[in-house]
Amino acid sequence: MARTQGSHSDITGPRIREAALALFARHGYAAVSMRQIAAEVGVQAGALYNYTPDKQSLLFRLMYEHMQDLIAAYADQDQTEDAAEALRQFVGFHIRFHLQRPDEVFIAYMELRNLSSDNFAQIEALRRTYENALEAILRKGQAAGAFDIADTKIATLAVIAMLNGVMTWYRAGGRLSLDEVEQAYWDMVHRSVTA
Amino acid sequence: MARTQGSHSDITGPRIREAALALFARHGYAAVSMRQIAAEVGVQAGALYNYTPDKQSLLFRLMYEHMQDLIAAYADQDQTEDAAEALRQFVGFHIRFHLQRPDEVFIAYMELRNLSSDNFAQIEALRRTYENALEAILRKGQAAGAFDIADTKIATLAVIAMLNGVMTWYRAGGRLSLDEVEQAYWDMVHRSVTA
DNA sequence: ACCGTATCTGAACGTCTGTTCAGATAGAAC
DNA sequence: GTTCTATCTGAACAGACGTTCAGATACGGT
Repeated sequence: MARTQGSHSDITGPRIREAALALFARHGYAAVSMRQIAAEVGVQAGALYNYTPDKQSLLFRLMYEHMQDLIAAYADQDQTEDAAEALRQFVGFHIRFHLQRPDEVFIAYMELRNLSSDNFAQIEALRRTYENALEAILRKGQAAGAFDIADTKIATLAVIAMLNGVMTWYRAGGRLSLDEVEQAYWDMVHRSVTA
Repeated sequence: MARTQGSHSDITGPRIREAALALFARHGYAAVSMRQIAAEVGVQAGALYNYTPDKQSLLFRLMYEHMQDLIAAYADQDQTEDAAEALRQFVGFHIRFHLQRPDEVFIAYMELRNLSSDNFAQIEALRRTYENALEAILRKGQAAGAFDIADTKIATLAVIAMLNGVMTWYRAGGRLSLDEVEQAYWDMVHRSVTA
């Protein structure tokens, strides 16, 4: 008989995380109940509270860890001096990183309004940190004469918005390979910031 | 004494629509209760059911009417033969139309997953209709040699994603005027599709 | 002045919500 | 083989949910 009680902390913890992630992404935070998450894990609802103080923290941790992973992964890359090359690297990194974590990405910007205001402020700060990395590239390229940008703040947001669009339609095994998609976006991004 | 019963159909109907729109946009469909909507209107929850068969229909009608308005408004414009000019017109139209209706726009793409599958299919069809208008412009310009686009399907989605980014940060009375924003986006969009 | 009807109230329905907790259980430690 | 403790169950909590409906009310038409 399968064990239903006893010591499972190292198994149940991650499974709760995964179940919450998948369910929040598919149905939205507000539409998912603690009992649904528990059922997905194969446990009663009360057991979840050994792993999270409440539902809100469950959401916050998913978003917080995602943003930290994103920033850490980007920082881990080799940094180039050449602005155009750095931009190309950013485009490739952004597309590949985000396509590997569709659920986290979806939650990280659909569920912002379900965060308490303290939690919201923390996530927003991390997002700005990441966006600043891109803006630094654009500014540097602009100063060096490699780019021709009217407003680096707008350009930053426009480029990120454009790249985020990939998530809404790209599916592995579709008409285009990841390399082709990356190349197409790089072309458009590069052109949009050069004269 | 204010009337609390009697004939108000022409007043209450629109007010329910407005209240639902504002609340869904701010807190999300699943997080808003019929009682909250009713309270905003100044009425009991049961009274809402004189105007909508259920909560789901309330959401669907908001989205459906928004998409129809969008398509009709775009069709109402003068159509140009010149592809570059048509693209410029599209960019300006898209930015201005969407910035005038932030709540509708927000709902129309945040709440897709809360639609029943029939309702979802209808909204998606309307969205594709609108996107096809842009793709037609890109294809025409590509054929005429005005544009240099690797994949018009990707370019369509990339341009719309970029433009939709405006909604997340633009606020009237901010650092930039609407004209400046429109100009900046037009520059970037135009460059991204020309060699 | 009265009636008919559109509109709204207020209560009720069954079900679901997040969260708590005493008690049961199974693996780890000795 | 016994004890200890981390983990889970199962029931309970007070309140909120979408929806229904009989009865009250006030306007429009006559």
